[in-house]
Formats: sequence, structure tokens, C-alpha cells
Amino acid sequence: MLQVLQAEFADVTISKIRFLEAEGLVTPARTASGYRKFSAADVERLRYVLTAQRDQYLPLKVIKEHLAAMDRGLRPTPGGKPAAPANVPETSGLPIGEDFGVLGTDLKLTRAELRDAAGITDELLDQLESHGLVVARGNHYDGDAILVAKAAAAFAQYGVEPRHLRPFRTAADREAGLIEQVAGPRRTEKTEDLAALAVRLHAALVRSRLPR
Amino acid sequence: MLQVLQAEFADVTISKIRFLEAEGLVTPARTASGYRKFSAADVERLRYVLTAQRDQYLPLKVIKEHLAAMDRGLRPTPGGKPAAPANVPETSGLPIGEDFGVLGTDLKLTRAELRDAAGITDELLDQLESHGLVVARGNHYDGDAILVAKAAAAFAQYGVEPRHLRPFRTAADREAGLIEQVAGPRRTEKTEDLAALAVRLHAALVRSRLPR
DNA sequence: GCGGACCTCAACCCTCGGTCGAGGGTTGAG
DNA sequence: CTCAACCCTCGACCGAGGGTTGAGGTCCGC
Repeated sequence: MLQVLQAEFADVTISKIRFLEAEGLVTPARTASGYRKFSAADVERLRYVLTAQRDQYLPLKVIKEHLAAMDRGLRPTPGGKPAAPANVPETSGLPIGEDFGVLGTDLKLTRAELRDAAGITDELLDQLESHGLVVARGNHYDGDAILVAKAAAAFAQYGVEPRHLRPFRTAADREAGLIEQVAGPRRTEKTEDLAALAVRLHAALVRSRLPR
Repeated sequence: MLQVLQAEFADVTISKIRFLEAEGLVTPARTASGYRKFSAADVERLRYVLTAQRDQYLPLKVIKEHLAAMDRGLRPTPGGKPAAPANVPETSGLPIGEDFGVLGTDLKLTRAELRDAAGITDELLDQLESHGLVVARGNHYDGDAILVAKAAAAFAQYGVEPRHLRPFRTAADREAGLIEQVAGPRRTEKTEDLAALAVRLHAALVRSRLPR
């Protein structure tokens, strides 16, 4: 019953799993007689733990926090400190390599919450909306809106105003269209993969076109 | 003489530095009488070590590899495994969250090296060049070309061909233009900051436009 | 009713990332 | 010249993290 897991990602031993359970990282269900019973979700969780440990060298304590954050609907930054819960003081300036934290998209924020979470003014938010960079769904905004707003705020510090950012919106729309065409209209794993790819391609292209 | 360092980032002790030196992470010069003498570069290095340790939980062994890679003109991935030296076997598929590794731009690759590093065919590379997604400088390609090519290859697996990716190029050109306009024609810290911002903005926008 | 896979719980172990202290040199102020 | 305050090396030690091992017992399929 455990050989299955072992096959899937070599290097997990029974004792390791027991250890991880003792640490509260997984909590598989039990059969009446006390045997562990791993659901698909448990396996997924385990996979996350093992890869985070191997590829990002995160200590279990931190991985545990990430998992907890994910359970609360946030998603952890893909490396490093756990996701900030929306209204962190935000170390000012732009320490290279700091990322803004990636929040789940199934977050619902009021306009005021968005404004505070992103640390921007109402005025800037107005402009962002009028240029279509941030859009409300109903009268709520999602986690991505925070990220957009933060990026725009940082641009603003360099004197780049929302209207200069319109082309970003256009490009993003087109790419989202392409992705939807390829991955289908429902948001699936494939959609996410393609989106990740698009972002990577884009990043590399921009870099390659900067002055030497 | 060491109080200076201690003041700069509390939590570094003399013994810690000695330890780090013993591990080969820093190698300060010595005075005639054997005292350590820290150059600005040593301090910078130290700063890198301490922040990587604190913010990314990297083990010293890995930090050491990063430093070595940086000394060789590569730049480490901003979290996780050290930069891949061009021709890694590359685990196939797209394990979520795996990043492609970011190589320095001052890398010079022949066409064949690029092809192999990205794991693509000559044909695909031809197409990428003809659509302007990858361009040679002189007759060499840089590290970003690898990233572009890898992303394109991954897209290809989803049936997305280079010609579908042209809009990415257009968008990237425009953004690079904006950045250059704001940051000036020489590549500086500011250029990098803005590029990072552009990529983040873009990523958030694409996500926000995907189907729910 | 026996062999193999599973359970628990406590003890043990190794590696990492340092700290401590003994024993000794350097420097600079008085 | 001396004394205090640093600095040096080198080996012993240490605490936390991340498991492993083993003893003693339960559960299941044949």
C-alpha cells in the first residue's frame, strides 16, 4: 500500500512519512484498525512537501506554513517566505529579487481593501480602472488586482503613469486569448501551464531586448 | 574593525564570520600580522550570504555554489537550485513551479550550443529566428535566448507554433522601449528594476484575464 | 494460525551551523 | 614598558533539524 507512494517519488520511506505526520505536515485518514489511508489530496500535499524540500531547500517549518496558507486560500510565494497576508508593511524600495507574493485568485476584496493591500491612492486606482488595468468582477477585486496595483505603484515611482501601461493590458489580453484558445474555455491545469509559459517567454523576451 | 560589520547587519558574530571563512564562503585579505581585512566586495558577498540564508533558507553549501556561479559570470536563480550550466538533462514535462533557470546575459553561445542547451530542433530555431523571437548578436546568442527557446519548445508541445508567438515579441519590444525611455539607454540597476516590474505586471495581467 | 505489512513509541544518529575556550600574538594609549 | 582590548587558530562542544532503528504489538490474507 505504501509501495505505491514509494514508486511515485523514490526517496520517501515509511518512517519519513510517519515523521512528517508527527510534524503535522500531512494527516492521512485512518482505517478502523489504524492503518494510514492516503487520499489523492494527501499525496498531492506530500508531493508538494517533498519537492519544496528538494528543490527549494525549505525547512519543514516553512513548508508547513505554506501549506497552512494554501489551506486558507492563499498561495505561497514560489520560493522563500510564506505569502504575506495582504496588508504587510512592505519593505519600501525594491530589493532586487523580492517578489510581491502571489495570492490566490479566488480572493474577494472590496475597493478599499484593494487600495490598502496595494498601498496605493484612490486616485491611482481610478486611473488603473479607467485604463482597464484593474477590473472589478461584480463589486469585488481578486488577488491579481493587488499584484497589478503594486506593480503599477512601483512604476509610478519611476514616473511611469497608468496610461503608459496600456500596452501591457493589450498584450495580456491577446495572450489570454491565445491561451484560452489552446487550453479551452475552462480554467484547468493546462491553462495554468500555458499562463506560466507565457509569462516566462515574455520575461525572457523583454530581457533580450533591453540595451546591453 | 568588526563592529562596523556587526552594526551593518546585526546578528553576525565574529565566530560566524570565521566559520564562513572556514567554509570557503568569503576569503578576506589579511594584514601582515594575520588580521582579516574586509574589502567592500567581501562585505557585499557577506551580505548576500546572510540575506540568502535568512530570506530564502538556503543552506550554505548552496549559497556557496551560487557565489561560485556568480564569479563565473552566471547569475543564480533567485531562489532554489543554482543556475544550470547550459546543458542539463532537464526533467521533461512541466512540474509546476519549476523555473527554467536564469542565466547571465553576458553569455555567448554558438547556434549549436543554443540548440542543445534549449533542447530544440534546428527547424524550430529557424522559425524562432524568422519571427524575430530569437536574434543573434554577431554570430552568438545570449542566455536569454535559451530561455526564450525553452519556453517556445514548451509551447510547441501544446501545438502553439512560433508564428503564434509573434505578439509576444511585439509586446516585449514595446515594453523594452518604454523601459529604455524611462531608465536611459545604458543598462543600469534601474533598467533591471523596471524590467522586473514589467514582468510582474505582465504576469498579473495575464492571470487576471484568464477564465475563472 | 502463520508470515508479512502495518502500527506506536522511545531511543538513537548524523549533519548543519555555529559557539566556546584555551593558548597565544598585535596594537595603541599612557 | 606595560596593560587592556582586540585579534588569531584550533579543537571541543552544542542545539536544532530531519530522520532511522528497534522492540513490542496489531491486522490481514491465505
